[in-house]
Amino acid sequence: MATAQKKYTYDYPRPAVTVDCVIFGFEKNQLKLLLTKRAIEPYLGKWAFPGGFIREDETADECALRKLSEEAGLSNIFLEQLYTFSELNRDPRGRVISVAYFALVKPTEYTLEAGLDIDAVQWFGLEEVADLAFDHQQILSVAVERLKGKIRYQPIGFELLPAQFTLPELHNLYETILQRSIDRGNFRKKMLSMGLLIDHSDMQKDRHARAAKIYSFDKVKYEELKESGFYFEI
Amino acid sequence: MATAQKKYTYDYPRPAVTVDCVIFGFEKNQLKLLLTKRAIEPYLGKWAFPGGFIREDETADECALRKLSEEAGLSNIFLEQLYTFSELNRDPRGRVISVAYFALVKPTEYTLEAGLDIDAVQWFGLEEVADLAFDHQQILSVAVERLKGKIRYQPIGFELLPAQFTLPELHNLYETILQRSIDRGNFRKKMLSMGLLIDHSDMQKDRHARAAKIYSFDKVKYEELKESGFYFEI
DNA sequence: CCAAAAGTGTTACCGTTACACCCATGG
DNA sequence: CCATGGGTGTAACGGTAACACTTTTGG
Repeated sequence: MATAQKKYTYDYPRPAVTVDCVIFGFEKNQLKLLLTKRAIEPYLGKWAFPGGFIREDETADECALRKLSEEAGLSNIFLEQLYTFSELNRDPRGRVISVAYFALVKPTEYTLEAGLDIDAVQWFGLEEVADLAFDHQQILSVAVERLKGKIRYQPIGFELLPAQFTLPELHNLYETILQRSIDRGNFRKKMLSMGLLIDHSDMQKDRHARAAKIYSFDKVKYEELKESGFYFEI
Repeated sequence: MATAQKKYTYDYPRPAVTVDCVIFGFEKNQLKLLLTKRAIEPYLGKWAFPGGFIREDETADECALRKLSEEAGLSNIFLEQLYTFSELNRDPRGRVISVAYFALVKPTEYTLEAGLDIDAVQWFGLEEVADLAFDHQQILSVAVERLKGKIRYQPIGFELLPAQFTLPELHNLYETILQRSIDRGNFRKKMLSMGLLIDHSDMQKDRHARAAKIYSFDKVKYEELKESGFYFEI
C-alpha cells in the first residue's frame, strides 16, 4: 500500500473517482462551513472539503460516510448527494471525477478531530471562505444554492440546530440562510400551524419572560404527514 | 482501438465511469421513454438508456451530449444531470459508476436513428417499460420522481411539447405527468396570468369554435422575470 | 426607565378552489 | 340536436403580509 506498484491495468483509460463533502453548520447566528487543511500534495496547506478516493468495495455514499468519520470524526449526520463534477482540469494529478455530497451538522454535538492526511479541521464563517483547493469554491456555490432552495420546502433547517431550540433561533437560521428578513409573527404562526414542533417549555424551570420557549422537531409526525400527502413549506 | 492491449496502468484500482441518459418525450397524451436495444454484451438484446463510457478528454455533460447524438440522433434538447449511481454490482463487467442524465425531447421534431452498438431506438409508453438492462429500472424511478417534482416549479413541460401548442394540450401534459386531475379553468387562469404564453391564434386561418388557441412559451420573458425574483409555479 | 426581545392579535388583501355557465360544432 | 370540448365567470374560502400591541427584564 505504501509503495505504489502500478499494478492495476485496464483496456481503456479510466478517470479516478473521488468524493467531496460540503458540510454546513450553524452557530452564533452564522452559517458555517467545515474545512480540512490538506497535509499532502496537491494543494498542501490549503483548505478543502473532506473527501478522497472511492474504494473498490464501497459505494459513493459509503465513501462519504467513511470520509466524514475518518477526516472529521463525524457520524450520524444528514447527508445527501449534491452533484458530480467532471471538468477536465479540476485536479492537477490528472483526470479526477468527484461526486460531491452535502451534509448538515449540529456543531455543538461534535468535537472535531483532524484525521488521516489532514493537518487541521475547522469551522469557518461562510463569508471568510476563500482560496479553497481544487474547484471547491465552485462546488461550494452549488451547495449553497441547494441549501437555500431546499430549506424552503424540506425541514432540513432542524439538522443545523440542537435537538432543543427556540423559535427565535429557528427564525434567525432562516433569515441567515435565505439572506432576507422574514416577519417574526408570520414565521412563528406558520411554523407552529404545521404542528411539527413539540413544546418543551414545561421543562424550563425558571422561565423568565425574555427566555424563549424551547421546542423540538417532531420527525416521526413529519414522516407520517408526508406519507399522507402533506408537504412542508415556509 | 479494436484490439485491446491493456495498456492503461494505475497505482490504485479505478472504477469505470459511464453516462446514462433517461430521455422523456410526450406524444398522443402519453409520457414516453426513449430506449435503445443493446447490440453488445452484457445484456445483449435488452432495452437500456443510451449511454456509455466517459472518454479521457470529455466532461460528463459532453459525454451525455455525444451519446444522445451518436446513439439516437438527438441534439439541442433539454439536458441536466440527474444522479450518480455507484452500487457495487450494478454492472456485471465489474465496478462501474454511472452518472445519470435527464433529458426532455419534443418527439415530433426528430426522426430516430439507431447508432453505434445499437440495434434499435424506440419510444415506449412509460407503463410498458419493464425488464431494462443493468439497474436502469431504478434509475428510471429516480428520473420519474425528478420529472414530477420539477414540472411544478420549473417551466420544463414546454420542453416536451412542440414550439406551438394549445392550452388543452399543456393541461393534459400536466395531468398525465402528475397523475391527478387538475381543474381546467384554474389551470388556464394560472398559466395565462403568468404572462409567459404568446398567443398565436391570429395565425390560425380557419379557427372554428372547437379549435383551441395556439400558444408558444416566451422563454426570453421567463429568463427576465426569473432574474427579478419571479418564480414559476403551477 | 426604556430599549430590546418574546409572544400574540388584527385586518386587508390576494390567490386558490370548486363550481356553474356559454358557445360552437360535428356526428 | 345534443354531446363534446374550448373558453369564461364567480363566489366562498383560506392563507399570507404587514402591521400594531403587550409583557418583561436587563442595562
